[in-house]
Amino acid sequence: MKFKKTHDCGCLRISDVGQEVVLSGWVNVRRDHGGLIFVDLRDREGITQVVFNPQIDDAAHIIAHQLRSEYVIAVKGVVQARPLGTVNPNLITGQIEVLVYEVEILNTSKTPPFEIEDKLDASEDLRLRYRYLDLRRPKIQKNLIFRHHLCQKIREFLDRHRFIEIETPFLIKSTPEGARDYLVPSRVNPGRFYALPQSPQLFKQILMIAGFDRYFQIVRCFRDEDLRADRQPEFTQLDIEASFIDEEEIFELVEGLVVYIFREVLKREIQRPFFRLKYKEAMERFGTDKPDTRFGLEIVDVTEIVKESDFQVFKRAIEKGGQVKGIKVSSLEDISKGEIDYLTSLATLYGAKGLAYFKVKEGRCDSPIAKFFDADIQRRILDSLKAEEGDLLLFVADDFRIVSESLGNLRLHLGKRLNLIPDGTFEFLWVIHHPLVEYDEEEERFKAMHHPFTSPLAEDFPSLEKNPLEVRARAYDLILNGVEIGGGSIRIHQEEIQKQIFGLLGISPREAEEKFGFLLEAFTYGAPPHGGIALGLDRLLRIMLNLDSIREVIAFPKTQSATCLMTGAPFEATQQQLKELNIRLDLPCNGA
RNA sequence: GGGGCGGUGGUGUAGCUCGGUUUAACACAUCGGCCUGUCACGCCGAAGAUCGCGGGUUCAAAUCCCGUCCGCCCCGCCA
Repeated sequence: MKFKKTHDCGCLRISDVGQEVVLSGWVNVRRDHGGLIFVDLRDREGITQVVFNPQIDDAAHIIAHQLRSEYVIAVKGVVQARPLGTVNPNLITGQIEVLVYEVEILNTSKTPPFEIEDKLDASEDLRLRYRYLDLRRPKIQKNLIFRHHLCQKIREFLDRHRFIEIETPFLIKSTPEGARDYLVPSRVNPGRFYALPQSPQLFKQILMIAGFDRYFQIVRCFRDEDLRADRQPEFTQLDIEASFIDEEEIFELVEGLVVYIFREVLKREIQRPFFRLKYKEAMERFGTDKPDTRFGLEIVDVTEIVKESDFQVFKRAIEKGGQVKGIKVSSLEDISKGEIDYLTSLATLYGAKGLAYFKVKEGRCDSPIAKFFDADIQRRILDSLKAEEGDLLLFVADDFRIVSESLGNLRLHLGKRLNLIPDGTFEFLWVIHHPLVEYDEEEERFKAMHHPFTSPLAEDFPSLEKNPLEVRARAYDLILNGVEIGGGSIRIHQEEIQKQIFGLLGISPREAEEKFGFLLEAFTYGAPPHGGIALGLDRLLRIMLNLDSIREVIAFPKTQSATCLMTGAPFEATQQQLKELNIRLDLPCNGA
């Protein structure tokens, strides 16, 4: 390099006119006028127009002829105000330009497979294959820089609240329950494996026992499950745990953190305190444990009303212990048959056997099935849903889970379809008091809904033996705009209760000893009461930046089939590697 | 494991439903020429695609059928 850069490409202003500067960056675009040549020079801070004039320096002008997109260059020149009428209001540096008298080509570039600009014109697989080029796009750079600022502010806030960041190991012991683990073979211990952590759960509890009474970590977690737009096999959590703390203090802390980061990084004020909704109420009103409360369309129970109707579908569902619920959609009476069919297919996707509908016309229910409901029942249905002329009513009859899930998802679909969801708003919500356990039909046993270390609610403790499904947990999820961005609980810190829960979950004392013996033992050495929470950083960022996928806030994300298109991971291990690890492959082969 | 959408010059798309007037079209990018105030530069010209891959139907396949691979969205899964 003949000269060192003195400024970034986004910082020069009209007040810098007259200065000699050196800029380095990538050629965004070259505009050759035969005489004058303009180059938009780009670095991560912005774009500055540099001008080559043959009358100023012929040699530089000749070199400028060779410049192509994405060449890396350094230019030395003088900042000048742009001539009248040539100011570009679309650039922050648009009032000035750099008149170049010396240029050095630091590197050439092949023509990139797609243009480096914010307007997306490349498919996602191409972007991932050439991620280093994709990452040059200002929009993606902005996302990652935003992510950096967010982490800075999180650390600042938690440090100020006396939290200590401690790293926990990645090569750990597999724990039962939860997601599928990624395994790493141990070379020095033939036949044995490490698991990559799904979260630092056990270690952060151990740190509480160790006396680090306020811990946090911005940490990678790994889960070997199928991917979604908001699920990657490796993702980042803000993991927090504290001792001598209860739910109220966790809410206080996390709400304070959220208000702080939104104010500092996004310049947005978030209202406190956040709404709180009990799990049961969330399920009943919104059909989900992570309701989007930015719009209405709440679910209404009409079981008691319609059980007296002549509609066999409803009656049978109720007789089998199920229920009938509905939602009201305003002014949709002119909905097409095709769209009703689509809504029905959506409901069946979540297990519903069908979708009943009424259109409200002249104070009555208009529907192929209306004849099964006498005038009094129709009136009571309309009353309970507060239905008015022109409304569309949709009903599902089935067990609680199917009714909730299908109507909950129908509600979400209609909210989007009818533009009921306000843009650019952030609605936080605590969902609390989840059931401690749920019943797993397949395995014929209770499973922890959160994780096996979650404390039951003290007042529900007596039901633990007789009626475990009724026991609520001291758990809480943080929901933002209908997305679960965090969850946690107050933990069990007494060995006896922990053993009792393991018993409930069908984990034998022997198995518990084998899997979590170290934790149970640690509990016997003075474990303080403690609890915590983990926030999904990628999801939080995705929503803060109003993006469709967490892949846009992760520098090197994986595809849906968990591969990296840039590096080709995962790879086929060599025979040598497998031999060292004492691993022999037994792959299913096609027809051989 | 299952359902849906997509794959056509370097890139993004049209063509596919009804097989043949298609010599596969358009835009951007690329290359060459001209151009001293452009910034979506402009003008003139050029090059560039056996239509993801394999098989089948047919006189004839980008187009129809079967299989397969890749990407995306979803169900299951994700304490």
